[in-house]
Amino acid sequence: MAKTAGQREHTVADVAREAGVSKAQAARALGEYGAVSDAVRSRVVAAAERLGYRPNQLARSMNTGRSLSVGVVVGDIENPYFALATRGISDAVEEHGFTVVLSNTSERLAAERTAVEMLMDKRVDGLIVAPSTTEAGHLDSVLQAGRPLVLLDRGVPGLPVDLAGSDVSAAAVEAAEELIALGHRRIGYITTSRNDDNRASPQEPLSSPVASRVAALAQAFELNGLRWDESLLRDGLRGEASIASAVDDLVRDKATALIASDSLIGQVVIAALQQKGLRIPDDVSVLMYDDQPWARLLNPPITVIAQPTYDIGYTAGSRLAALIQRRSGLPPLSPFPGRLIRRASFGPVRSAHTGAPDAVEPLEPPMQLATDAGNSTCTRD
Amino acid sequence: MAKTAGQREHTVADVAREAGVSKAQAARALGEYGAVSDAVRSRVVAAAERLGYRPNQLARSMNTGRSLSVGVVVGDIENPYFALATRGISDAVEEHGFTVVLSNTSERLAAERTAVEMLMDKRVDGLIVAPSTTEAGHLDSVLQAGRPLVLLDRGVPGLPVDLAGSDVSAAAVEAAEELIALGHRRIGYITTSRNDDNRASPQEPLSSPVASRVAALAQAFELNGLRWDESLLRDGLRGEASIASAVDDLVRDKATALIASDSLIGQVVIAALQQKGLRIPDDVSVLMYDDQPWARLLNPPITVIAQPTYDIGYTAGSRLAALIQRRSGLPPLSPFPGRLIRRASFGPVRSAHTGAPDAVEPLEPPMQLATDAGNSTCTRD
DNA sequence: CTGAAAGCGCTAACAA
DNA sequence: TTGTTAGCGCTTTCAG
Repeated sequence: MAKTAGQREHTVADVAREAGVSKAQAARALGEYGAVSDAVRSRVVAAAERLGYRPNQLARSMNTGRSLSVGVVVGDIENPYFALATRGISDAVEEHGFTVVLSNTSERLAAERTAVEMLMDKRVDGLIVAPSTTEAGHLDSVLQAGRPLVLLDRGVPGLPVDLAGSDVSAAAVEAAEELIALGHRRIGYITTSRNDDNRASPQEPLSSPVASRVAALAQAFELNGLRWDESLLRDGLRGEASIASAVDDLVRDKATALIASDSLIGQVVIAALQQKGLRIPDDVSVLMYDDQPWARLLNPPITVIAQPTYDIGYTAGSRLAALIQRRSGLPPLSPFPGRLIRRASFGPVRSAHTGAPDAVEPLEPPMQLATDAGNSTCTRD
Repeated sequence: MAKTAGQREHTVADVAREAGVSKAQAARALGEYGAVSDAVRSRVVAAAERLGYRPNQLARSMNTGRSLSVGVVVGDIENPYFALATRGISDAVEEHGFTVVLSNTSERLAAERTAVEMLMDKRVDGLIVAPSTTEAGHLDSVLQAGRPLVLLDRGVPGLPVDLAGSDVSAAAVEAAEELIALGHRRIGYITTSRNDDNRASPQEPLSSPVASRVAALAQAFELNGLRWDESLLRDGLRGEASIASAVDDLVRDKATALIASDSLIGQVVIAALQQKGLRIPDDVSVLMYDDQPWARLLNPPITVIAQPTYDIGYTAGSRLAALIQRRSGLPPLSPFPGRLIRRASFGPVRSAHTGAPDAVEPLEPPMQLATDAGNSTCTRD
């Protein structure tokens, strides 16, 4: 009964023999290309069925030059942002018959380089990468090799490729202005990324999320005739301990509001605050990037800047598929606007009458079960 | 300056010519196999460098029969459990030089079958799958083909393969007994999976997580001379709406405690409870599987059964690598024990004097920043 | 140690 | 429509 495992796999040649046709005809029937008579096709298909034949994609890829797979290089699949984006990518590319080869870089450039190289060697048909820095050498050579590339979440100055991401600047300015109106003057920004704002020219849009978000923060201060204290930026943080101690530092340094650059950081920030017995928003106001479902479960629910993460991933995937299929005349990808979702983690600065809290826009309606899917309504004018 | 993109990639033949040696020697030097003199090796390496040569892994895989990639088939990479497990898998297999090809099934059997087939066709060297059902046909043929297979999270009755997962039964019984001691008699269990307990023989361990967890629940009742009302099981739930309405149902049906089978469900359950204005634990006690960092951020923090998810993934990856390398005499994988983390979402049943709440074990110590990494200390005896 | 030649399993020309 | 013959880029005999 138990078939001897590991028996040599059948090849087109076997099927051809079994069906009594030439290898080429069998291959054509199996691969669904070329011209094959119905009679032959059915004989071949039947023979293949009988033998349990399965085509060898490797061999197929070798002569077609198409591996039907795309590489996805992210900082960390464990990060909900990347997990969700990857799901979007996966759904999109699978619709076009591609599979996803995944690589984690832990946000390290060296790992990213290695990953890109491996994927290129594996001859993936295209690449989606969330660059961990603005270093572009390895990405440049992807382009040189003529392999389609789409950037995810973060752009790279001077690299002329599609970027699927969001533009949170309007929402960021909006949020910062509300904090300022509430009397906050010392706002801390906490992030894992390094702020390496080395765009080629000043005109070029800020591509690094850190840079653009920090810029938005600064801009909000300027709009109010104030100046943001850059010493309140904590970047390049790795590990919970360093994030927690950054929170400590900032609070000791009189920060009255904290901005977490993603939900992983947000978690730690909130935990650190709770641990220190500081209350949100009474003692410290909090803004978090990425709207994770749990943000509205907390007490108080956390005000966030949401990005349509799944859609961003899906867009990246679709665009990559289009590029691989050499479709031309594709319009540039426009960033999804980020959206400020007001909940209850903003409050006036204590013992500060710096400005009577203006009537801000109303909070998010009571509670919805559906996740805030899809189209953002950014209230920019 | 701008190199004409898309120029034909260099092959070993090119490198050989450039180095003035035979193709075979060049290949040996580049592929690091066979015997090559230092002189030749360095000439070849230099030539390769000069030409920017990159080996074609597809071609390499074709004749070695090893693709250096493993397939990972999960229900949904968006689920934090799978995201983290995948990270573990990825880290483990990369140490052995493998890359991960990822597939999402949305917990649908058809998608799972297709995914497994594609991966087999792509000649992955091994497979890790989190089976969405106990259907084993497609997995069986993986084995038949002699390709190593490791199961993740869920077992399949009658399929003799390694399973990397955890055994939560002790913790589950423990939790249920505490609920019972608090007076709870109607405990609802909410899950996405289907409860298809079709193990071959009664002796066989329960492999489906649903079945084993439900069994643990029932066992706890029996230990107390009671019987769990099976009508309080809500399985096969898809989508937030159906989960929320299951919560509605259960509460209306006098459930005083709710168990969420994973954190995705937990989120929705808690949101639904909040929406209905029901308080945890005053009105409803809550237990959640999987310890997500946010669980301890809530008010009250949620009592959970934690699994070392990363380790589970890492174990799966390591074992798969070992199997691919035909290492033998490997001990069977033992499940990681689940661990009950007491927080504050359990409370006595209101207006019920069914049993004076025993002195239960103390709550988790104040608050730790480090995630509960690694080794579980299950208090089973 | 080195080189020539023969494949891996399939697709792609080219005739017939 | 079919079959024959070459390859894809690499590894692997097998002589030398």
